[in-house]
Amino acid sequence: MKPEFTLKSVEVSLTPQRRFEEYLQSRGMRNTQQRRYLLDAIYASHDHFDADMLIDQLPSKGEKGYVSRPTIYRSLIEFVDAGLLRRFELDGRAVYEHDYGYPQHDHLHCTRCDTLFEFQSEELFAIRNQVAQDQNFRVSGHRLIISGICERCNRAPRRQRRKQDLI
Amino acid sequence: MKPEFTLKSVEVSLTPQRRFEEYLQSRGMRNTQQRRYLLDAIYASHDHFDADMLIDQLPSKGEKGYVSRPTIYRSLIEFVDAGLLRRFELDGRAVYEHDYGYPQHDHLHCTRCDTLFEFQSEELFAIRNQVAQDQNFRVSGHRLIISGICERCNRAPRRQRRKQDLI
DNA sequence: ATCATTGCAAAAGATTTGCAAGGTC
DNA sequence: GACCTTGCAAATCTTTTGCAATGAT
Repeated sequence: MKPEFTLKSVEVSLTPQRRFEEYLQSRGMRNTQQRRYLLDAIYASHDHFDADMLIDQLPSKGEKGYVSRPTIYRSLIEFVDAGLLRRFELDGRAVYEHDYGYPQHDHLHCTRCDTLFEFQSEELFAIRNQVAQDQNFRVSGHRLIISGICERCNRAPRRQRRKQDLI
Repeated sequence: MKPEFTLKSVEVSLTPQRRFEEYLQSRGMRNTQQRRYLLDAIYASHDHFDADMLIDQLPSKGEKGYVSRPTIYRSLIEFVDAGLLRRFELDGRAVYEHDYGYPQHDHLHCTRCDTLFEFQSEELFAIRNQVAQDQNFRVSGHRLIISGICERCNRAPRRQRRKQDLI
């Protein structure tokens, strides 16, 4: 799924899979089938997703490629730690998106169709840094979510959530 | 508890309690003891709080002023709906703050002592509105949280979380 | 062979709900 | 008295954990 509009790209030297292998090696962790299945599923598209969407995307119990729920939760934590995914909270659940090789950005959240739209703003970073400096605060990151109704839902007031989000 | 630094104030014509009474009347809802106990507790300070902090602040079961957990959760939803409280998510739990008579603002979150610091920025609103306009997005609100380490924790690297947040 | 990892089952934490009893208008 | 609310208990939902079996190095 393509992003909703163009973002500046970022230089990347390794594939996410390769980078994760290095992360594993550096920590004495193991490159298991489950971790590979999960990375493949995650990088099969560019959508935002939560644990349940990832589970639905994977084969069912008994089939090849199945990964149990606890392992999925454990792996998501590892992927975030490895810098492959960013995590944030939306309506009380954890949502993930690609991080490695993907630029920092913020979101517009349509509360009607539940779609997340991305945007980048230099000015936002400038404000963030200025505010932090004023309070002698050492910034590690930020999260901005603008809520409202997207253009599509504005045009079609009674439309259901978008097909792509029902996966 | 005073805010961490000065915010522009907002004109208010009614006390929160009065405003909530009007809200109740307009909906055929009832002004119960529990709702009054909760509002009194909430307006006894100006801190950010979650459901558990509110429960801890109230009398225990059997004592006068006790309110059960389900009622607290139900009431918090009503207070948000009535415009008395704003709600947001932090580390997976719901956090509330005063809304009525209190200006819109955003937060710096110290991940060491877990304190929330408030700030206001006109420029942030301008950016928000511009981004939304560019995407034909109808804004209903936004939430920005800047994460990092606050000045106090920076000066005292090993300090525990602030006393005021242990309540 | 060692020791990290998995899947299962169960636990945990936060929040929500059905419902009978009680309180407010 | 009508009917909104409450408190209890139990359910839900998401995520986490203990542990024995399995798998990677």
